[in-house]
Amino acid sequence: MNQPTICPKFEKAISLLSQRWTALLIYQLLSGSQRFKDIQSAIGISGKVLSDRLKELEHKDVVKRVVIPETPVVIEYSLTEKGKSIEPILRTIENWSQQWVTQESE
Amino acid sequence: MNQPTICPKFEKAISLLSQRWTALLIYQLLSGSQRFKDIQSAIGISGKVLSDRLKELEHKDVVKRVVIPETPVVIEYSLTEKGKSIEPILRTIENWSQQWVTQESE
DNA sequence: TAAACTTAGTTACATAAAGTAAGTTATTAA
DNA sequence: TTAATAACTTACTTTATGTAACTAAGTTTA
Repeated sequence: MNQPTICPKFEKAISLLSQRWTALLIYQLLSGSQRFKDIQSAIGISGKVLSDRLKELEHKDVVKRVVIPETPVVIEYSLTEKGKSIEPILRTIENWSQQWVTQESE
Repeated sequence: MNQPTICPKFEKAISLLSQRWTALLIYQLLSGSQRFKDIQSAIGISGKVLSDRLKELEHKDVVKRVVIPETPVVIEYSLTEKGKSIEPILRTIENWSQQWVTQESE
């Protein structure tokens, strides 16, 4: 009884970042704007789920979709300010992984 | 072509932390060792998935399970050193959530 | 000019993960 | 004796993800 309840903002952040592929996708976009196919082959996500995630993240103002009207049209995905603000989280995970993740650890 | 491949240690860390419930469960255990039912009611996870997660995290040396031979027997779950080392990641997420997560943002 | 290829997706179907609710075993309380 | 609690497990349903084929628009190749 009287468990201190988990902060709803924190829970939202966790539910965003712990959705499969989301963190890896944001990490991938840290290196600059990229096209659908490039993201797909870089992180090994299926087209279907990538399409879903990009829509969700666009909706949440983490990713922006830019249509470049060349012929043929090019679509570039990049991080918004909010998206870029996630970098420190991913760097902290990166550091942790170097210290604590071993090859054999499943 | 020639995409710099994502570091496998980082990918492992991400796949650990972005499994549903895992980050929240570790966060919950930051406040000290707790029993099955307490964790369950604190974070709202089903018994089935909590049971799975605890086993996985025990196997990965993130959580330890201690049987206290009182009558009735009490089982306490707590973080190992490796588990505790995840705290900075969760604090970074906590900070980020305070700055960037709004009520209306789905 | 037709056939094949590329990008940025979508659709239909299959499998895996998670949720729900009831059941289990052991113990203790009324 | 009946009921209750803790820590799970099992069976079943729903949701998420993966696979692979398909599409539309334009482009390169033969």
